[in-house]
Amino acid sequence: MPYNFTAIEKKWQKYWLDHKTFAALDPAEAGGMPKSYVLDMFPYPSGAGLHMGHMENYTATDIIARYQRMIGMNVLHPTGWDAFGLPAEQYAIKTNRHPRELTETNIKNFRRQIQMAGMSYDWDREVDTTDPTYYKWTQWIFLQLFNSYFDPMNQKAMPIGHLVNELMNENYVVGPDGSVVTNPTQEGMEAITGEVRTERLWRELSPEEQRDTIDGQRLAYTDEIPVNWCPGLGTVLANEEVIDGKSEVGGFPVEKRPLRQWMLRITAYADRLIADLNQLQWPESLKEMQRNWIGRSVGAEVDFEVATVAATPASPPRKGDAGVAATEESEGSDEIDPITVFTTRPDTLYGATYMVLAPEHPLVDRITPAERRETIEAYRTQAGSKSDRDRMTDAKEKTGEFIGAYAINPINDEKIPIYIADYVLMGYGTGAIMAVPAHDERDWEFAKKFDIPIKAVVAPLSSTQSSVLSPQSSLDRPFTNEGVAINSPIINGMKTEEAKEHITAFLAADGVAHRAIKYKLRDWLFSRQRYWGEPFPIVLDEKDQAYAIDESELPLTLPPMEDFKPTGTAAPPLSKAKEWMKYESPRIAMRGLVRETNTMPQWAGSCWYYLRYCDPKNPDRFVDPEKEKYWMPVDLYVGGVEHAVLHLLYARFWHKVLFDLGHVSTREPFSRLVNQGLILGEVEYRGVKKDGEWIAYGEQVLPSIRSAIESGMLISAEEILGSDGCKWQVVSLSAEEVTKRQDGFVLSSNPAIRVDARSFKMSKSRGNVANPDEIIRDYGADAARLYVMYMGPLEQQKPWNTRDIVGMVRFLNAVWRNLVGDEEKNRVAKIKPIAIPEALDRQMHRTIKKVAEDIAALRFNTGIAELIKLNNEITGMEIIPRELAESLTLMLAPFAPHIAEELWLHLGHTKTLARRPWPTFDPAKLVESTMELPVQVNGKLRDKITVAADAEEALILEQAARSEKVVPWLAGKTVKKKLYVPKKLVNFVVG
RNA sequence: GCCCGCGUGGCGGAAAGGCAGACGCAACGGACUUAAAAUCCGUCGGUCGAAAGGCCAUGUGGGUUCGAUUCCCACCGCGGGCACCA
Repeated sequence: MPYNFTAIEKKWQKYWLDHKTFAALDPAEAGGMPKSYVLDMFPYPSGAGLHMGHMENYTATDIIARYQRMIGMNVLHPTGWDAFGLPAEQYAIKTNRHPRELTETNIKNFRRQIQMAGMSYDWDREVDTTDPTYYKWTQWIFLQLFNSYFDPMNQKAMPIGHLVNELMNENYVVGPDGSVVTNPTQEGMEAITGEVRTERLWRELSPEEQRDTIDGQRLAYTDEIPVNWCPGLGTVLANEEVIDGKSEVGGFPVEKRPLRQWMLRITAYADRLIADLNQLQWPESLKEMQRNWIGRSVGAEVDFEVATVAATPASPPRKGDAGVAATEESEGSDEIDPITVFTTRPDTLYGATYMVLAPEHPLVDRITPAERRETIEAYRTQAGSKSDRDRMTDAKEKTGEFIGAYAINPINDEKIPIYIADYVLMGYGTGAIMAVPAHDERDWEFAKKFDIPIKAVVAPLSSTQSSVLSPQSSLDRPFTNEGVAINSPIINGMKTEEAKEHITAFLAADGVAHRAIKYKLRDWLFSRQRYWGEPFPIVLDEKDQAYAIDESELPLTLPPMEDFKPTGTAAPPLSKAKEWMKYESPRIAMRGLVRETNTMPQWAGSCWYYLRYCDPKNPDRFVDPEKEKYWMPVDLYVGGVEHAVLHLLYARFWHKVLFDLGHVSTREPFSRLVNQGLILGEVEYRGVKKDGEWIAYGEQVLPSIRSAIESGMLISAEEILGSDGCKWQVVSLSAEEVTKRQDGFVLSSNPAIRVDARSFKMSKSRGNVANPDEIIRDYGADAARLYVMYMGPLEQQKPWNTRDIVGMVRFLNAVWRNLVGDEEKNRVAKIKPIAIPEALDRQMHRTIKKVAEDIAALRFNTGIAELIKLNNEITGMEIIPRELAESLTLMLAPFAPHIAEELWLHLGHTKTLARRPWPTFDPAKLVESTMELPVQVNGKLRDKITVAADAEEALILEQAARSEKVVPWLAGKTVKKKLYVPKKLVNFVVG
């Protein structure tokens, strides 16, 4: 009689909720208990409900949390809802419902599913990012960002007031581009003689300039820049949300469009975001993804003068094609600023044979001579109209145009032609490069196409002596590695590293170069033209100048709107809420102020939710400092790898700002992070039939059919008339069919016949989605939990297989039978306080040790295997020793909590086992008095011997050599070496 | 193209450089049953052999080692990330 999981699971779920069994203790109540903060990436409550990935994620952390409570730790294990965002809003529009209502429905469903799976969350700490009492503090943190700046001296965020003080005290001055730098002379800039002063003092600025300077330094600022505009979604998107030129949500095309948007100055933290990765226990691959995304490159900026000589050939120079028509340089040539390029290889400067500007580069207009204007304009228009996607697909073929002007290489005064080409991006570096075709793949391709000279200036290390390349020597491909400088007078013979430094220093002395660090990371585009997000706590004047509203005015709630649809233009839906937009406050003595109508992106709420869990109901602060200090950092954070450069980067950034401002106590939020592996759909099999007969899947199959199978395209049941006149058919098989046919024609192990077996990502369209609701209904939450953990290592990708769950069901039933007995039999009589037989006792202690180790190391699959083994051992025993029954029950509890609670009750306990001590093992009981040793001859196993655990080596070797099966292998041979690895094995090396 | 991870039975997967295949699924044989389900006992990488036992096996080929699934090199295949970032 199997146990009734439906009733038992429901009963304990109610018990846990009613008794608040998993409530985390606040620091004041915790006494000496060690704390542990175990966190999941909280779900986005989509309409589809919980999926298997959630189950895997939450079960893993749940096991840890339950285990840690059982060993006496104070565990914070919360959940909540990341409920703002595009998908709900899109769905709301489609189904003509309100996102608020839809979100509430979805949350209810998620909560039900999570509780049904027996997760041990502290439900008193549930948070919802769309709840005004929550997003009040999201807005508050935004104000912190708005009211602070990144201080160049202290390299950290500081209140904006500090900046104003430093400027007023003239410790800082304002650069020509509006940047703030330290005052080069404390005594006053008048002291610098003979220099043209470009920096200005605070008091020299007009009130407007003062204001612009301050606003330009804020960590949250507005800027009108080309942004990712997605017409399909009616909003702009962050770089991180655009994949291959399409929106991550919905897959709509994205185009560049200049718009005034809110930006967060994440780039200020680029260095710290990279450096602090080292202190984190995160998967190496994920750290690498963040490093690549931030993309730090060290190099130099070098200034190239634009050639101002009158005689300038207007046509592109070609090899062996001397300057043609000389024309006058266009107007204003004497005032053209030098063009600054960024390079990571300043050591190749002598090899620069041309220069390239991005099509959007502001200097293009100034330096293009009249007769080239038309051509250049045409190219710019064409390049500008290309979507990012086209630009990517076109990357193979280089395009560009000669501008008609030349630059002077500062190292050798050579005149090099200037091109524009779209392979140089305005958004990175300076938007201009020096092109060294001999040592860069892209420049090489371009130079080949436009027939530009290629000059080698770096030689491979090994070949320096033998073959010094001459400028004319033809390479057959670019040499992009480091090596030794050649054909470069001032650095010849130097290794790349040294050459870089030397040449940069040399040019720096003349003020034409300096060391520079560039990042791929851009500032975070933080506003969206959508309704379902946090409103900005900002008001604007008629010039779009932004003012923060006061903390006391928070939360600024979303107006309830009937029509929240995107406007189809850059005007956000909130711009239709005319009444809501009106703003008046005695604090700001201005009229005509209106509210900012953009909203924050989905990521805002998830940037700090882990802090709110520490103190979820606090009405006065986003988190109480004492509680924050107690719980932070998160000790274990588990979630999918898809957030590698989104949530995980954004949250680290916010956290660092809050740290700088003294609001949190740790530099990093998540000290240990684990990515659970994707759960794929069930394996699909495909075989091939020819004229209705199964045939070998291999060389005999039509190539078109074979490639369709191998690329995973489903063409099952589709008949194809082959060129050979035969009917070909690809047939999908279930696992059962494949198994059945093992003795028949389609046999997976038969090398002549291959049945293609693959698994794919779960998707509705493929129909391979396993639904947690159904699995729990059919097999129980305990069995479902066990199965998702037993499938394989947590971090590994693995295919779902419903068939296998029955193994876990049988295991639980067996435990039940062993400890409770069959219905008809006397139930309690099975358990008696008798001594455990020695061998079984030893196994029990080993299991206790192993299971604890496995849980701590997140090796749940092998931990469960140990429990199954122990249970198998007691299967069939008439009487079960009480101690063993209790140990097994307690060890089972983190994995299968419902049945464990019920068994615990059955064993005569009246209270939950949630905080009952975990069984301890006795090290003395782990050792055996005798041990079995494998005996090898030349590394091959030949026999096993049993010896006393403390036997001497000599005795063991002697016994091994005498063992029955080993003797023949040693007979007539010389034993060259006798090896004894203590407690491991014996190996004889014979000749 | 570059970077990272992974290749072990029919399947999911175990193995601090030391007995390859723990544990589960499937399959097969048996017990119980009128029967089925459930349960219990047993077999279960390939190959040769009646058996004892031998030989071959952790993607492929080399290397280090007394000994390699594990470490090193090269190649092949799969999965993921990045992709004109100068």
